[in-house]
Amino acid sequence: MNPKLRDVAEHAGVSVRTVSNVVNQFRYVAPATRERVQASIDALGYRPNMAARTLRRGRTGLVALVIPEIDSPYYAELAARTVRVAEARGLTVLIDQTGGDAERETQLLHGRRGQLVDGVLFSPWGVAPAELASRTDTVPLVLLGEHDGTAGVDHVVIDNVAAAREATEHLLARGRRRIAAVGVQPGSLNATARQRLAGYRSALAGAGLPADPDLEVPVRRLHRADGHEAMLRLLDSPRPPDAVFCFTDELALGALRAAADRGVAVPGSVALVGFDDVEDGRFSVPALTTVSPDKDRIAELALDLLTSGSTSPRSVIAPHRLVVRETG
Amino acid sequence: MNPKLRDVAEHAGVSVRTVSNVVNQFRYVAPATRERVQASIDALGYRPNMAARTLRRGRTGLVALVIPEIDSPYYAELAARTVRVAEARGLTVLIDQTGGDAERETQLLHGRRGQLVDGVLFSPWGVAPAELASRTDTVPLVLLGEHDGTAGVDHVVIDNVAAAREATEHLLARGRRRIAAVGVQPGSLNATARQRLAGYRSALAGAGLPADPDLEVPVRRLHRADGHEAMLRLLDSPRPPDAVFCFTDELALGALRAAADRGVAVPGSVALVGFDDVEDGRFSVPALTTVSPDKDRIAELALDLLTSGSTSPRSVIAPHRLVVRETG
DNA sequence: CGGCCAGTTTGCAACGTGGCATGCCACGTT
DNA sequence: AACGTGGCATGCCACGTTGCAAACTGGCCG
Repeated sequence: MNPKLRDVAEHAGVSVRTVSNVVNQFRYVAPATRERVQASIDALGYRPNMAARTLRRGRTGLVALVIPEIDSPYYAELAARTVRVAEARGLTVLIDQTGGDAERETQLLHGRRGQLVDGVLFSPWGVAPAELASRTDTVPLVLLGEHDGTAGVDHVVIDNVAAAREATEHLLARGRRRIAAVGVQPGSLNATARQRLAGYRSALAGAGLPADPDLEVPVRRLHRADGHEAMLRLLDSPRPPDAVFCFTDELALGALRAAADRGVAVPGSVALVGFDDVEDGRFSVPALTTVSPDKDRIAELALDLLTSGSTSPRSVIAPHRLVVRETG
Repeated sequence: MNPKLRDVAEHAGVSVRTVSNVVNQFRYVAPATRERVQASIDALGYRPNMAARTLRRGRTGLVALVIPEIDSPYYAELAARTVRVAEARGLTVLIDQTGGDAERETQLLHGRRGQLVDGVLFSPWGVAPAELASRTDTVPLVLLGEHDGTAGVDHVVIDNVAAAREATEHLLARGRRRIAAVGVQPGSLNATARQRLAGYRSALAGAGLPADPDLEVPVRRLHRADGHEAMLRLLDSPRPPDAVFCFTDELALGALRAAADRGVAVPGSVALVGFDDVEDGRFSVPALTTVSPDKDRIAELALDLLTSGSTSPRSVIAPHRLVVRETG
């Protein structure tokens, strides 16, 4: 059995309470006492029992990060930053993968975690806004990336509509006229995809171009394989596009590979813009032009909201910028 | 305040203990009672308090995954699988990033987590074997990937020496004679890099080729940027190699980009083999030839070891295979 | 010389849960 | 009718910690 406060107290010849005071850096402990207790702590190898501490204090120091999948580079990069920021604030991050499954998302939203965590950072995929509204769990929640039907929940977002519009306008400015959008999520409640589609359409409309349904390509998931498949379809179609705006870098990297498979020059014949600015895109050949959300800021803002303890739901917008590299 | 057993008990008109019995699926509860209690649970939205449960049971259901960084694709993919396997066994994974810092590794090794976790999956970077041996913490530990100086700790590994030899032999079989190794970690205690170097050398020796120090390229970290830099140096050297074996796919992807920067054809002028088989390498142009460790198996074996509760330290070897794609 | 205060140490109680042992009831058996 | 048995429900306690408030110490001021 691990040593507990009582063991240390006996060893040092003081009360349990005094040992606790030493462990918790309480101000009024005589230096001599502190030293003696510390020696006993080291000698016995005492470590505070988190369960007991949590039970007493009412806080666990744990934060759940709920994301579709940790091995998607955008989420991996976001998770890395979240873990770092959280640690700086004395919090530990616990990962929940939903696989983009709405059912699982709903479960986690309604506190399947019991009192295990002090807060939840939730990056929703397809959960219904109604589910958010009907939440009875009292654990603080911050949404990452959802914005439609803000049902009284804290949000950290980037301006997806503006970002998508900028990306599309960039392609228009380079003289592209037949611009496809890859990443549409039909029948899904995914708000992010909807917003990026809206931004894309808005840019086209601004340039006086009609929306062409054939150029709005749906995909099942947002992975490289989906982008690959979608791009092949586009390139093999009767009237292939001269540019493609992908809703994620992963899609774009798959599309890039598809262009290579078909011997289509990028950006010569087809320009390509992604979204997320993941590390892979900086080293691809050619390097990916992409929308870069400020992930550090997102992680910071999210934890700010989570720990601020305010009741009024707030919506915070993190900055983004277009990073022009080689694909378009 | 969240409802507790007592609140549910009052609401249902039974004892606290009976509610507990319902929650824990105890056998002898009359169907009618069970139903009534369940109704109260639902009505009040009761969730068991993990801290109290943990304190009482002595187990937390948490497992720490200690890795250098979650946003490195290999670790991201490993983490994704670990989280999935753990969940299937009723465990939750908590991520600790060491950044490859030996000091942080040592801390975590010596139980900085208190009694927070039931076990630790540890993917060491540069921690000294002596630190492993001097561990006093009683929390079960499984090492992922370390093998030198096995100081009485459970291991899950792949045969790095054999894998590296196979990769190098593959290049030799394709007629390459001047093969560089990128990823050497001088002055680091990193065992993995040492083993891959050993396998590389062994293959060269087997082909009767001398080891050329100029071809064993050290890098600071194992990221794309490091591979990029190392490859540029190799290509700009007086006698560039005709093949490069990178110790990770990330290094290889950086090297691939460097070859493109210098207009060097891959695999025409320089062949390239990576290690890890991460998703990115399947879609790169050209697609990466690589050593593929069975990550699913690694995650399963690691959790098997962790939960088996045996005392005798065991070493388990997960399978790997060479996946030949386009770069070599 | 008494009282007060800052500094220091301590005992008690409670956080919410599950193990244990026991009580209780109805029914069937001897 | 007494007894045993299986099904069901319950009370008490401890898990290891910290908040609270009280208690003790010595020094210094009035």
